[in-house]
Amino acid sequence: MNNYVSDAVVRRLPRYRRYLKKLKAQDIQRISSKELGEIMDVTASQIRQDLNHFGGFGQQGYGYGVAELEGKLEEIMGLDRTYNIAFVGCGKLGQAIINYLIGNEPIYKIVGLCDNRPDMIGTEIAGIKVQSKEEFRQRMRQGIDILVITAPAVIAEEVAADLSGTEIKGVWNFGHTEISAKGVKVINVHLSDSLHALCYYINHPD
Amino acid sequence: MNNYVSDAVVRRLPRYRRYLKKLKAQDIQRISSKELGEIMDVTASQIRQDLNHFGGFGQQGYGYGVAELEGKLEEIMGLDRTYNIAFVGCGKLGQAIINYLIGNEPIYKIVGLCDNRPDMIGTEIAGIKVQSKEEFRQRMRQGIDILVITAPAVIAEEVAADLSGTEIKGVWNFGHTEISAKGVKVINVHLSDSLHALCYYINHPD
DNA sequence: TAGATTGTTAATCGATTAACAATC
DNA sequence: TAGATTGTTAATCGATTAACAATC
Repeated sequence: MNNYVSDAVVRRLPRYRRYLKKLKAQDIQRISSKELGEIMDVTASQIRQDLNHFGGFGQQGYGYGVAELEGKLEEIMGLDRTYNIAFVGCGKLGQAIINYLIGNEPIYKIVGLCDNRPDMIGTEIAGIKVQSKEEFRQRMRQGIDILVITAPAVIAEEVAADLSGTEIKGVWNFGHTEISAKGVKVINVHLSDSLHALCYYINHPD
Repeated sequence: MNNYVSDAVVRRLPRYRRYLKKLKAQDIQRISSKELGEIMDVTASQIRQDLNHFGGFGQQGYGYGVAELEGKLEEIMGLDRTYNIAFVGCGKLGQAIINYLIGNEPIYKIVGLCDNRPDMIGTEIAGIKVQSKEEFRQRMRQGIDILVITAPAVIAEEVAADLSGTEIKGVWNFGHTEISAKGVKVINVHLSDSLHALCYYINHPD
C-alpha cells in the first residue's frame, strides 16, 4: 500500500517470517497481533503498522492466517522466486554459507565460484568449478543476481569496481571494508562489529 | 558522561573505530567531525553527539586526535582487555571465525571447543582439543567470558539452558533461533535475515 | 447480534540534525 | 587575537505506541 518502507521495517520482515514459519510447523492456523507480539517480544501495534505498509492481511475479529501471512511475507521479500548466486572467496566462511544455502535455502542457485588461490582454482565445490579472478571477471557479466563476497577486503574492493555493466543486483559483503556500487544494493555484514558491540555490553552491564 | 547509551549508538562505535584505524594507518594525526562525517557518510552532529555520551575527546578549533580517539573508543568498547572465548560447533563457520580471530583479533583467547560429531571429538583446532557435549558442559562452568555458538539451532537452545551458573558474560549466536539467558548478553546474528533483506531490496529498487 | 481484532489516525517518544555559545 | 571546531542545547524529524472507529 504505502510506498516508502523504512530500513527498520525491512529488517523486521525476515524475523516475522521466521516466527510464522515456526507457528506453521506447530500447525497453528491463526494468530492475533497481540499473541504474536507476546511471542516475539514486540508490540501488537508495531506488527500491525509494519504489515499495513504492504496491505491488509488480517481480518477483524479473527487475526491473521499463519500460512497465508507467511506466504505474503515471502512474496514481499521476493522469496517466491529463485536467485542465481555466486561466491567470491571459497574459504571456510564461503563454504559454510554454500552448505547452508544448499541444505536450507533452495531458492538460491549457486552458479559461480571464484577464488584466486592456486590450490583452489579448478577444484569443485557443490559441483561448481572454482574460477580464477580472470576467468570469473567474464563469468560475472551475465546470469548472476547476487554476489556473496567472502574474501579479504582488498578483493572485495576490486570486485566492487567490476560490478557496473553486470547483471548483479545485490552484494552480500563479508569483507572487512564497506563497499558500494551504483545501481547495486550492498549489504555490508561486518561480523566483527557485532562482536565488538557484544564486548561493549559485557563491560557495561544493564 | 551520560549514563544511558542507546543500542543505535553502541552499534556505531565499532564503525567509528574502524575508520579511525584506517586513518591512523594513513598517518593522519587529526580529524574534525566534519571531515570524518564526509568520509563515513554521517553528519558531523551525529559524531559529536555520539562521542559526547562518553566524554569530550576533542578540542575546539582543532578537532580530534586520530590515535587518541581510536584508543578511547577501544577503552569504551572494552577492547583494551582480553577475553576467553569458546566455540560450540566447530564446522566450517566456527573454523572460519576461529581463523579470523587468531589472525586479526588477538584480544580473544580461544580456550575451549565443543562439537558432538564423533569424527570431530578429540581432534585439535588451533591447538585446542574439541570436546564432546558432556565434557564441555564441565568446561563451560569456569574461565569463559564469551561463548560463540556456530552450531544448529537445537544445540544453541540446549547450551542456553546450561548458561546460568557459568562465568559466561556474552553469547555470540549464529544458530538460526533466538536465545536468551538472564544475566548474559546475547547477540543473535541471523545471517539469513540479512540475505532476505537484501532480496527485499533487490525486488524493490530505490 | 456481540465480541474480538483489525486497519488507521493521533499522540508520544526517542533519535537525528541544526544552531550556537564556549573555548582552544 | 581571529578562526575553527568542539560540546551542548534546542528544533526537527521519524519511528513507535496508544487509541478507537471500522468490520468481520
